[in-house]
Amino acid sequence: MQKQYTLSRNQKIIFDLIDKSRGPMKAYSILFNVQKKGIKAPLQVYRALDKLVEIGKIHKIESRNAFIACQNSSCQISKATAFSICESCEDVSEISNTKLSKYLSNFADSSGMKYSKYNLEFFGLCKKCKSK
Amino acid sequence: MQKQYTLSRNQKIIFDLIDKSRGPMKAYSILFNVQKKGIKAPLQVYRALDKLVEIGKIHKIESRNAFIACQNSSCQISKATAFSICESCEDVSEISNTKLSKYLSNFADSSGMKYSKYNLEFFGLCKKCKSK
DNA sequence: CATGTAAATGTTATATTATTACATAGTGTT
DNA sequence: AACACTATGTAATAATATAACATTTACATG
Ligand SMILES: [Zn+2]
Ligand SMILES: [Zn+2]
Ligand SMILES: [Zn+2]
Ligand SMILES: [Zn+2]
Repeated sequence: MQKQYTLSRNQKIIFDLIDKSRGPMKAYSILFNVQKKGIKAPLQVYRALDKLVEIGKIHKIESRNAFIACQNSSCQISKATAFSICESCEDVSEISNTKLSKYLSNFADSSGMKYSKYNLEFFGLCKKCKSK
Repeated sequence: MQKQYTLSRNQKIIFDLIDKSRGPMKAYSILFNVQKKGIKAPLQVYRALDKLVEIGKIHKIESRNAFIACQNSSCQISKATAFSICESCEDVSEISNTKLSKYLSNFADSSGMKYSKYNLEFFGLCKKCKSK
């Protein structure tokens, strides 16, 4: 479960936009979409994005430089994220799989490194694109 | 095992630089370092990087926009990559763990999506930084 | 060896993504 | 009120990546 947190004005505007969007959104596309609400500069967008990522309301899809609303309240504050990405239509969804997240959260190798966080991105073709 | 491939001049210059480097390198740092060898424009670097990634000689660390030489000949042509990243010293190493790669390569969820590729990045503190 | 073709290179300009620096304003606590 | 903390506004700039176009090289095949 996510800790409750009151979003500020800009954070709310930007979260609502991402949350309503059908796919991941890029920062400058977000900027374009919120200019009518008074958010005029990239930094205003990036600051809100940083905070939203920090509190786990959104995630960054690193391979796409894009942001998506968290679809999975159990991914503890952005510390354990997994996504499936269609390389054809660029559809992205968050994977919610207890076995996978347990496996990765408990993963340890010989390096002696303690992992506190991971991000996994799977690529392939979604059902739709596969059947084309 | 990687298929043999003859690197072109620019590809070789850039691969050698990355391979000798102690950590991941960023594109413009690469550019700066190879200017004395006649590679003058970003595009020349990015083209070589694209090809090197494609043939599996290097990998991109997506969360860092940086490139590292493959340390693991068995990661089939960049289709299955895993890294550990120290959030303090930014040290990166490629994880070579058969169980992990099998687990992920065979991963399937209910979405009906067939995954042909994945990239996993673990974050934490390395041994050195942990003991500071 | 001539010809075709795919891959690589060179060059300029430009697009996209992200941060620095500094000033101001709101929010909640003591 | 005084303080600390978070958020906002604004301008400038840094860092990352691609588009477009001309030319050259590598190399297979007739
Ligand atoms: Zn999530
Ligand atoms: Zn698709
Ligand atoms: Zn590798
Ligand atoms: Zn470290």
